[in-house]
Amino acid sequence: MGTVLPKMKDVAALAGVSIKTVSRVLNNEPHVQHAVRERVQAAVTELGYVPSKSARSLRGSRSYSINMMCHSSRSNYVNTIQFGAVIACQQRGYQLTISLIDTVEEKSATDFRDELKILMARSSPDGVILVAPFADDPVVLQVFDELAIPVARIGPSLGPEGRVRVGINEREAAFEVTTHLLELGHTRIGFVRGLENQAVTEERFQGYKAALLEKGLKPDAKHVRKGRFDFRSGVRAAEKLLALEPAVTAIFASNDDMAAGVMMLANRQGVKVPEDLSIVGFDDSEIAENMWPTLTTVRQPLQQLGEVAALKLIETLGQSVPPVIPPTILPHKMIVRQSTAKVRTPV
Amino acid sequence: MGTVLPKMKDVAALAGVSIKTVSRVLNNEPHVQHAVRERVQAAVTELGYVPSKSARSLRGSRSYSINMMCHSSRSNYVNTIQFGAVIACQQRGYQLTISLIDTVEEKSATDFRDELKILMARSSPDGVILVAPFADDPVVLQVFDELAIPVARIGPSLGPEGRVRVGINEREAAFEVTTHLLELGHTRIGFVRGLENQAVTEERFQGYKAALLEKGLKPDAKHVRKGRFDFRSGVRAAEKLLALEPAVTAIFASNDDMAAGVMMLANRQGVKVPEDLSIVGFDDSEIAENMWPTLTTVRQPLQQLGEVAALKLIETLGQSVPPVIPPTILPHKMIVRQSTAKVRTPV
DNA sequence: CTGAAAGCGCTTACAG
DNA sequence: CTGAAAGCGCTTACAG
Repeated sequence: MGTVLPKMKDVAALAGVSIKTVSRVLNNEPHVQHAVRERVQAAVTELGYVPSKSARSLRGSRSYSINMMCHSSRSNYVNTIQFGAVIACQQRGYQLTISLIDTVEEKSATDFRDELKILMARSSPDGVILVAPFADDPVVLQVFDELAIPVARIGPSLGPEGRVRVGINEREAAFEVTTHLLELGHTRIGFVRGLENQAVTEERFQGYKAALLEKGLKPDAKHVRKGRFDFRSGVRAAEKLLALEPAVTAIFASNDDMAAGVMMLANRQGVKVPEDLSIVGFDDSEIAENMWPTLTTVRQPLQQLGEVAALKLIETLGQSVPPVIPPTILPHKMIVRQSTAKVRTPV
Repeated sequence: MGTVLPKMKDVAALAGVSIKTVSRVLNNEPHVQHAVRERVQAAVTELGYVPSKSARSLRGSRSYSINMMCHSSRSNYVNTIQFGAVIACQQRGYQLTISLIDTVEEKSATDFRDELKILMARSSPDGVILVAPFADDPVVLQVFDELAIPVARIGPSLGPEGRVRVGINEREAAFEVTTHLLELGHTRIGFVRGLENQAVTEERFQGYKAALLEKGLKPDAKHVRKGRFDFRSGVRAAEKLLALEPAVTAIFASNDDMAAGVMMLANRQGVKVPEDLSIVGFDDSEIAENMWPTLTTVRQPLQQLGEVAALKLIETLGQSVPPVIPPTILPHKMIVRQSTAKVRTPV
């Protein structure tokens, strides 16, 4: 296996101390003379010593790895968060591992629990990052409680405290973007919901409703369609909303993928965007700029969400008693592009 | 930390054998009586025993983890391959870890080598999966040679043998899709190249050229534009190609993201697709169906590429002397959708 | 502030 | 075909 890697013993020999002292320096423990500490660090650098992960995790209790649970329906959303998580893990000397699992709904709850437990026993991560569709899942959360593995949840608006939680103010963001449409004179604003098992779906809807109500408009059930956060469901929702009499003049799709579907259908039916129809999305994923016209949307700091979740999670690992952590709310931002304009014929 | 996990000792006790025998059964080693083997397996199942990864990798030489090196410019291409790799790893009891690194070009070669080595020393994977832009990189390959870490390369058409290599026949695929355009009567076919540091860029171009030559057409340098495999460069290339006199009647963008850019520009300039302009892409990524009109393209079995790369890589790990492995060529498939049609005014 | 001993849970030689 | 002993490279108590 190439050259033999240096071990703690070698560092200790070079620095003229015991391996225990080397260990102390490496783990930033106190009770080491400043001069000794420096000598050890110099030896580490000189030898290019990197501690063995397996030895560390066998004897100690930590594995220095963070797992991110992913569902097979991968999206730009999850991938960007993962990207942020890798950055943070790498920076902190942790390793990000990926595991793949179906949702509870796709199999029996017992099978799901067993599968999840085996997966975690095998990888024994120090912590787990949970995103949709797992961040809200009570079965998932319960399993991690039983395994005593700390989790960081990204995005969910509901659920118990005492775990790391990172997200944006979904409701307010939806409120803002709806208000943007209202201020452009739109009154018949369609709304496309997301997956019903995710809390953000209701949160964003509440923001939409609140904005209408504040302007004295009554939310109309006909204007609200179900969706599944994917392109196709955006297309289908738009079909219905544009067929209404009178049709909507704006559509707020609760993510960008669905908004892209709405735009595609509008293009196909010859409905001009933004002249005849304004469209807004949510997430500011890559696709938002890669459609024509470009999409007005809400920027979620996805990469940062991943980073902060990983960092906060790693932070809590050191503490013996996990503190009750208030959720971290990161700033969102409305990005106005070409897909929204003043309503042509106010009613 | 919750309940105490069962150890090999416990399994041995329950099965009435020594731990060595349990180890033999777990590692599928020979020299165990059938009945004993079954007894051990039953005990494993009953206790829900999962071997400790850290103990295994400390004593043995394997870490049971595969690393996938990613660049910060993440794409659907890489994400889909990663998805396949996770599936295969999980199935084989391996763990997929992700690491993030810039390319050699973005820093000094020395820094790059050091960074890569530290990264690998920390995670000590049993093998590494390399995709663009690393699969072709000589510095990367050399580092892994020095570290004696086996690699599996996805996509590259060049480079030394003796490593796992998985891909499609890029040249032939490009040939087919160009021929499709030729058979529709197109003679002025634009081509958008990809990143110049990736071998596929030249491979696909060669396929394009060969198809033209076979029909007795001379490739025209004006019809070939540089690109960077992203949406924007597709837009820019299309601007040039459509401004030609006479303009091209078809454009072959060497991936789907660039084809999407081409289509966006055509839409914006009122150039009708496919009536006035046929467009083909490459990859059959998600976006190919999520544009309008839908995109004719070449399906790369991305998920399968990831799966096969991981499986082959894991396979070679058992062998003491890594055999010379012929590259695995997976079948591609041309997917004809709405973006291609007969040329309107043959010249 | 520093160190010698024990041991984490496995696998690797080595016996029988 | 099966097992008792040694040891992978660290960290955890425990001494001094």
